[in-house]
Amino acid sequence: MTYTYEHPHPAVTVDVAVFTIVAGRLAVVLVRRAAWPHAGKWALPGGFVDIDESLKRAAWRELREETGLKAGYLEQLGAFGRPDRDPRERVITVVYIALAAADRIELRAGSDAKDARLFFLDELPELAFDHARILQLAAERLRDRLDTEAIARRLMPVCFTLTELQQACEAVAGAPIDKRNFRKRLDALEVVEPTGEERRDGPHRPARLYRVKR
Amino acid sequence: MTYTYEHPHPAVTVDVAVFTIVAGRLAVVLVRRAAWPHAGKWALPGGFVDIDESLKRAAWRELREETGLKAGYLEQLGAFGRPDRDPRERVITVVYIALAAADRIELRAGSDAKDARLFFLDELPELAFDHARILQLAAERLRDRLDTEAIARRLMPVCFTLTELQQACEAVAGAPIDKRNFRKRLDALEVVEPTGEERRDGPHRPARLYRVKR
DNA sequence: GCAAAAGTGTTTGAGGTACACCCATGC
DNA sequence: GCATGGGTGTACCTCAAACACTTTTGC
Repeated sequence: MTYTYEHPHPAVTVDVAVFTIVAGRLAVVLVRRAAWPHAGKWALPGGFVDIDESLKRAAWRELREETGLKAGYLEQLGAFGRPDRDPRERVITVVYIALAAADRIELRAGSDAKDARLFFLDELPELAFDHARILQLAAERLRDRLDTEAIARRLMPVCFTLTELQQACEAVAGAPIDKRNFRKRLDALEVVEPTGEERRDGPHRPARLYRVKR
Repeated sequence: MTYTYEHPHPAVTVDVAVFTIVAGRLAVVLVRRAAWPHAGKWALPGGFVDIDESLKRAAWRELREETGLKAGYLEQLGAFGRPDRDPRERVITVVYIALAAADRIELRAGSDAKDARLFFLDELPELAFDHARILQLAAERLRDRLDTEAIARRLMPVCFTLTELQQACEAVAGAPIDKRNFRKRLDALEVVEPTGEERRDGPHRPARLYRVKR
């Protein structure tokens, strides 16, 4: 089956940058490419948009296929379409940013047996296509737009300590935050509440566990 | 000449929302459609992306064709691609926002003799496709991102009064601003300077003219 | 007892907000 | 002289930033 047009048409893909927090650091899901071009390099999960499928729906499909996520936060970063970004044909990609708690991500090897894993954002491998540039812009977007509440709601697991939340905020902002100021502001925000539980994980005072308020 | 692919490909267009300030109000350039679909309705200027042309270059081309603008501010708003947004075929559009002083915009009738004119953003006519939704998102983007300096640099003519600049800021923000607070903040910003000239235009004290600092 | 992370308040400065009157002109 | 928009200063309040010590545990 072939499809014919009077004018040349580009191919359109969606790519998804799935961010999460691992060990207090920002991490992103990448898949290893098996085929040309850029075989062996790592890339954002993505694929072609079906002809009768919305862009967002295509992004959800890719997200689910690679990470098992069926709900959560997904927003468009933008369209990238330099004519030379893919040697096969003209490909315009629409990039989405997804946010999820690390414990909800179930990485799946794709149908073509490619690897999928999390990388720290500051320890990225060599990336295929223009994905390094795209991830740089995505990280800037997170820094500009994600506030403490969004981080607590979208990137943290159900239960977390205030230190973990602070580390997540520091990872997103890329700068250290004063502990007392952070907790004072968090208190005023009224977005988290203590669960009553504690976590003991070392030779020091146990940390109270918190959850996001409904 | 025809072009054939193994999988169906969508068409890709760029549309440009050109904003300016007219009489202290936000205005946008629209063109009247001559042909089906939505013949007679008004739409954002735009057109198909050439197969070897970047998205931004296509946006510049459309901008120049409709308004004569060759320089200025142009940023991507995002991609819009619901499958049913165009009845002809699957069309994904990448929308750009342009900002310009009203006195630099030279509206041109397109090659197919369509009308082009400025509309106040709060007095829009019926719009083609999903352009009403797109303009709503574009206006939100302006409200969120444009600060006083950006308005002075990108939307105002070379010479302007402080009242005109304040009206522009109020138009973008959609809310009234206190005159003394506005001028105090503007003074601290150090982005405008008096030209030394004045403008007399009515039965009242003349207004000092300002320009943006280099 | 000591190493390690958890938890806890006050002070200061900057910036934003509210608010009312005189000035220069055209008619 | 009066109607019209141009131009000016102060008081208050909120929020962000700087800053150090005590608490509780495991070993």
